[in-house]
Amino acid sequence: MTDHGQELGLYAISVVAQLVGTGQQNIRLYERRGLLTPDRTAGGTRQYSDADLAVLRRISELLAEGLNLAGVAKVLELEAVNARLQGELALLRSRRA
DNA sequence: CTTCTGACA
DNA sequence: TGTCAGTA
Repeated sequence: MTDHGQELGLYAISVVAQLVGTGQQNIRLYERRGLLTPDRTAGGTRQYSDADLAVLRRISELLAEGLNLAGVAKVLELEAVNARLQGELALLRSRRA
């Protein structure tokens, strides 16, 4: 079996831009606005994980729904805490069982 | 690959 | 305001 679930692939900004269907400049703008924080190489090149790729796809959806970047940032922030809380709740349930 | 700048709707 | 093109 090869990799399942969280893949550990790293992509350059040119490939993620093509996968998501947007320009490289936009992705850099998203990062500047705090929507993303991809890893950087020692040389300063951005390396996008599959999690980052999923976030970028989410950003595209939200933008298409009419949100601006500030709204997208809020949604992503709330979704992040929601995911953390759900994980915490699941852990509490398993311990009580 | 990076940054910055300007034009467009 | 977000996107896109060109530049250094």
